[in-house]
Amino acid sequence: MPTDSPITPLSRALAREASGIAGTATAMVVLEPPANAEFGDLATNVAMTLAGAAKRNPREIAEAIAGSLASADGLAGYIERAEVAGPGFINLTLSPRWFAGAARAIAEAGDDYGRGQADPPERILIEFVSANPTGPPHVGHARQAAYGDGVARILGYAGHDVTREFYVNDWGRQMELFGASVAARYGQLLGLPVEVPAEGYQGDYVNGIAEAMRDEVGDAYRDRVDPPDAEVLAFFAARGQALMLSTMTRDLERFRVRFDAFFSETTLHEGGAVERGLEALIGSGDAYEHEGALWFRTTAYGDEKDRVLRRSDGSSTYLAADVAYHLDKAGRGDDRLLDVLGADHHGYIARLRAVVAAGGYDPGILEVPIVQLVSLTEGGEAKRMSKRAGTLVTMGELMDDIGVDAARFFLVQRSHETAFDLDLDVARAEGNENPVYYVQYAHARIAGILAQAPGEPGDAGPPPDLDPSERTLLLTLCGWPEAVREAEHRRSPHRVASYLMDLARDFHAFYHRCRVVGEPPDVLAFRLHLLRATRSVIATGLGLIGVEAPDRM
RNA sequence: GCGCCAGUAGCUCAGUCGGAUAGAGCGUCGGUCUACGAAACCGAAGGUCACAGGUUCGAAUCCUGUCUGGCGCGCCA
Repeated sequence: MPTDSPITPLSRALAREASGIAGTATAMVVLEPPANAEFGDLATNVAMTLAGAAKRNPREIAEAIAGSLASADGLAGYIERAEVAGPGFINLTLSPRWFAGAARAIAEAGDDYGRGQADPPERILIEFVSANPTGPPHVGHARQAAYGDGVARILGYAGHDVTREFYVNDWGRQMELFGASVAARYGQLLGLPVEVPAEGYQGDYVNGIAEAMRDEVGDAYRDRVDPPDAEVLAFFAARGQALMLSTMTRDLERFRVRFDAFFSETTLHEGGAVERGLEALIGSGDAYEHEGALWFRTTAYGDEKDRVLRRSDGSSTYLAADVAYHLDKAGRGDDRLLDVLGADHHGYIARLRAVVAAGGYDPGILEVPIVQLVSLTEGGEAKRMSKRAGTLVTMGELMDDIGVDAARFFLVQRSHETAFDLDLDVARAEGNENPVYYVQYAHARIAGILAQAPGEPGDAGPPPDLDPSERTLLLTLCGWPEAVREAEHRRSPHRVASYLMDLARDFHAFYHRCRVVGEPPDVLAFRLHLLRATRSVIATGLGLIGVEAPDRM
């Protein structure tokens, strides 16, 4: 099954031919559409890259190569014109015969076009979102979810074996505070004069949790929440976080994100893994006592300063659990560990690397993509978000507001390395100003045409000539495998979104210039293949970023 | 002060393993529906790619320095 770009065979043939002529081997040949379509369909800088080694004038080499291409092995019949331009570029115009074959190949490959390019395929564990189950996921989590899941889908499509994991921070002081907050709200529901602790969770959603718990246990704890004893706090914390976690997973599933595993921090503490991790660090000399505390010598692995693992009061830090967690993960045998973190955690990277290295694993297996912050604008003004003021926009509210398709597309449209403002007015619009619909509309339009077109393209020969918009559209389709490869290598789903915008634009332009139904058999056959190929790539691409590809809108 | 990310059109951002005249969406202005979906298309206006040096046939892209913004720098998580 041909899953690579139809340009690749041309590129190989060109490299062979050029190397022969220049008398020196070439490693890389760039063969791609030129910036200006007037130059032709494809352009190559091969003569310029060979000029140095061959010690010859680039233009002279280019002329020689250009002159031989029409009869070259693997190129004959495909090259209509080859011209030398500028400092030594060779501009190629391809024949309708090549275009017809390429369109057909892509259409027939369908969903497999661009798939399975991983080299080599790896077993990859990707951890993302990983929030405290003490509040509903917000817009920042949504961005991390859209990013992490997009990366996971792309890696899987490329041929990697991917596992999605969510680390649940269900242990420690914040859980105690959460339990106390829920207990207080529960007491209030029963009419008791209990106050939520000052440092506790004040958000309205805590009431929802408390109501659910009252429905479960009635007034059984009426006499024990003011003040609450340790057992009561533990109960409210445990039940509260379970309810909160189910809310999160429900939101995430609605967002089309499913995890293969949820890993509880508490199990690390209760199962002794945290203690064993610290012992291991002490044993290997990576941890030491100082001023009553236990320190991790992360500076030995490039960190700015050493970090505390166990406080002088005997309690362990968050890092201690993360040591255990990452030793666990590294020990599972994956080729690669991806930790997707928010920008406010980037200072953690060196520590995590230190854990992996101290555990005796190659620290290179750990990758930590950082997702920058997202803010919202509405009516031209920044929407101030604050947890305290309760103005924080939740993931659920975002989905209610702009829909899942728009949310996923917008949140993944920009590089994860860039902080950006999501304009709610644009994202909310159901009309032509919304980029999501721009791509989806192209898909629906094609579905509409194909529904009216004859079932099979038939076996007609290539069309006599091509419209510029047909050339552009097909050449853009040829770029899909490369777009996937870039997205995979750079862990950048936004490249898929950008590509789809380009493809949709080229399709819409084609649509306005070329008819399909009712054309002569050769033209009809080519255009049907072009439509099928375009629809397939759009559907596949949208799928990789978790957006639906509707046949009607 | 140190570290990470960024600075590209009025706004939000692509493009950054060096390539020809730097792009898209939104916004503005002007055109296009009696043939497959106008949620679309075509055209126009809009740029010292933060600044200054350097590397070379060629720099938004690579190097050095400066300025500006976000985030971080805890025996918090």
